[in-house]
Amino acid sequence: MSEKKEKLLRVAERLFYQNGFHAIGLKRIISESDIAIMTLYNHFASKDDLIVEVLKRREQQYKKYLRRYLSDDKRLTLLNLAKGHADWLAEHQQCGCMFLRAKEEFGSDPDHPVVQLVNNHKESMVRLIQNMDETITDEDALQFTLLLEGATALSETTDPKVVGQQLLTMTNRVFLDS
Amino acid sequence: MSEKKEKLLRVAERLFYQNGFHAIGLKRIISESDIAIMTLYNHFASKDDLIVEVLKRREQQYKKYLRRYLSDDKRLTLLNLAKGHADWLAEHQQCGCMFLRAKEEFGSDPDHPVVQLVNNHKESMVRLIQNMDETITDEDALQFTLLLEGATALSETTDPKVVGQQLLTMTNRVFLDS
DNA sequence: CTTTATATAGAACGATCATTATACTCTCTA
DNA sequence: TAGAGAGTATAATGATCGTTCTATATAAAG
Repeated sequence: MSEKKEKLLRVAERLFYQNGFHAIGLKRIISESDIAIMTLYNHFASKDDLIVEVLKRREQQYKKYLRRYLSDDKRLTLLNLAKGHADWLAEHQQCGCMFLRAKEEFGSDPDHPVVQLVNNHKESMVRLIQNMDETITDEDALQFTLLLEGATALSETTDPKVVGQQLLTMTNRVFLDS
Repeated sequence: MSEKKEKLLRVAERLFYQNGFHAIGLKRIISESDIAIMTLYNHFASKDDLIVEVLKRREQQYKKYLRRYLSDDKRLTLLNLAKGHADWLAEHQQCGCMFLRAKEEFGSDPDHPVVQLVNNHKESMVRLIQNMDETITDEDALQFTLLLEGATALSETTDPKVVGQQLLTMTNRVFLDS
């Protein structure tokens, strides 16, 4: 991976996340990257392609981040996953779920690569939760996903550390209480 | 309120919600409204002003919708509020929370009227929950808000009726169990 | 009958958008 | 030393953006 390409992906991720995909033009991205426009088009076929690669990259980072929190006990696993998500929210900015935002901005076209990528990512997250433990029901996975999404959204208007604490409390209450 | 102005607000709300605020141009709005561009500018000072009025309108509609579900018992109240939110999700499209989306698209400028409107709306929702009953703690309100936001977000990738059912289940589990 | 308000169509504004073409400068390598 | 590969700068493309101007039409109210 070229050094320039990686810098483009890094800058684009930040700008897209903080401002939205339609709101940010390529000019702003290359300007803040100190990289020529032709270099961008040498690495990416189009703006849409850049967006897709930014999202692929973010998906990898998020899942890699979560994997560090997993253990093999169901209770600890769900709780650790919640802890991982809470820490992720606190570490990164608080502008919501980048994947849902991408789907929202391109959702009018269900065939758009961005939308398909987001759908696949969200499905894979539910599978990840289900596959952690055979005692986790479909209902469990759905409810836990609701908690994660809720924490992400709430972090847009409330201190992520506080939200993260509530996420852990609720995970305990919903899944681990007698 | 002029008939034309109302139609503009209705069409703009739908288009903005389904596509995003930056993705939709005024041309598309006036085209689908069958209303001249100068008529739009006769009723709204700018695109931003139109967006603000669309959000004000939606806030009124949402709160009016919720108010029909409220009762005076704490248990029933929180549960009814959840029921109201679930029905709202099922009735309207599934493109997330329009207010958070607006904040996300204009969030780079904290002084932007859209951002302030959204912040005020979200604060007012927490207050609405707290003021329903003096036994509702700040923590309760935060956790319940997390459930509402989670249900809204999850409805972007999962059938809102199923999500609404889970929202009710979790509201019971978190707030009403022994 | 005249005024006033409201809506219309259509062109024009300057700015910005994503994308492409052209031409130049490096640096490594064969 | 010749050539390839990668990056740069700049301009141009055609489209669309929000906004404004002009001029006209309609209809109610004085």
